[in-house]
Amino acid sequence: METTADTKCTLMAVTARIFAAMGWRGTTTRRVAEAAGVNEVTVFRHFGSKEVLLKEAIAWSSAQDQFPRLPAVPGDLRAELVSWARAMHAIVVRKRAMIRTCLAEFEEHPELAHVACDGPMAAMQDAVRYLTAARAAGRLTAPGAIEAPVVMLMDTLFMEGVIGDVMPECSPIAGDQAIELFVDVVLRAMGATEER
Amino acid sequence: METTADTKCTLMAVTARIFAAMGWRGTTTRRVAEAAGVNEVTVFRHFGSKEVLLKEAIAWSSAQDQFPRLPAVPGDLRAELVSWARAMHAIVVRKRAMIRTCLAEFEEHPELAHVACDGPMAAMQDAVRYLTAARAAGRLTAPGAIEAPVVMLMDTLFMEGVIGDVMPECSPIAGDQAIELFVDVVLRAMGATEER
DNA sequence: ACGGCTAGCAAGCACCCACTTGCACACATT
DNA sequence: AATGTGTGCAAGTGGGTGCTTGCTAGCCGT
Repeated sequence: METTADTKCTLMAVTARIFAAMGWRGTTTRRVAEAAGVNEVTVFRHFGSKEVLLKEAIAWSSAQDQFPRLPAVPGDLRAELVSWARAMHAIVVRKRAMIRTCLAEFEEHPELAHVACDGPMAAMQDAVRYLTAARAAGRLTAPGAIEAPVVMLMDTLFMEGVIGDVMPECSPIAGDQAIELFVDVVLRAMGATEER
Repeated sequence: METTADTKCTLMAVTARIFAAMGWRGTTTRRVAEAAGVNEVTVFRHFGSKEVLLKEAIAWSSAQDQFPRLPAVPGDLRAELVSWARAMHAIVVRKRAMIRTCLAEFEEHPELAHVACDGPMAAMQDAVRYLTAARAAGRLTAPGAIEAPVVMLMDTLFMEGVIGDVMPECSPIAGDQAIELFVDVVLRAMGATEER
């Protein structure tokens, strides 16, 4: 017989996918079982209840993706930030349905907040650390909080990734070069000494 | 007997509120009827089906809020943009639950997209128009697309407004001055000639 | 060969869902 | 007085939902 890890893993993957598309209420144990090709009873034998199944599935899904890291010592600011932002944006795009659904479910299941928030938060602090180092090295001349432009970049990457498919006409900027433009805005706002 | 307009209006308001909090599946005709203090049958007599009820309620709700406009001729750039951004942010905050829910429901009900997208889009084009005029007047010196910083500002106002309550620790910037900081980032990136 | 583990299947329980039907009551207009 | 309109109430239909129970069958290590 197949190992139990396989079944449990399949169930979590299927559950995460259905949850992303249909939300908490739409993720019925019958649908999960059918999509996973197992009996509905098996779902309850593994997880005990729908609530446990969903929470484990969401946590498992958010543990899958790993966020990009910026170099310890800033090199080519623009190139490194663009690459970082591209990776960030790619993650958001890949998980847009999950992000949208989690945002909506926070209202009824606020305990989901921290699982989905830890990764992006760490990434943002990484960017703050990176840019602080760059400014300490005299390569960013603008004064003021370094958090503001970082928050703006993160929010933009999230928003554009999340709404990209559902209302593509909402962004007047063509997709591929948009991220470079956003990074340029940030760098110019922070007084980058190297002009592109 | 009370006029029919009253009942229908109450039903739409109640439905919009419940939908924002519980989503499409969570908005049951029983719950709506109970919250509105009417019989469930009355709901069907007014709207015919749950689908019609929800679509009319959402459209009615999104027709309620009116978005800010920037002056036809740019005056004090920073003051006008801050005031505009504050008003924008206030709308998003007031309707955060509805926005989150709509974002999630787009997956299953894509026809909701344009009702919730028209307002913000018009506001963004207004901002582009305003800043283009300011640049034509020689008050913004940076070259490049004017859309990028506007998109970033819009995305930031949306994101911060939408996630503000659910993960307040996510924004490292204190609430009230954050918007001014964001506007300053935009202005500096665009090469505003007036320093604050 | 045997016990434990994992799974399938069939059936059922109590509840919620959207939606319908039939009847009665109060009011407003005519 | 008659009519129409908006509403309430009681009941019911067919289906979905979370979850349980009892029973069977295959695979595993011992």
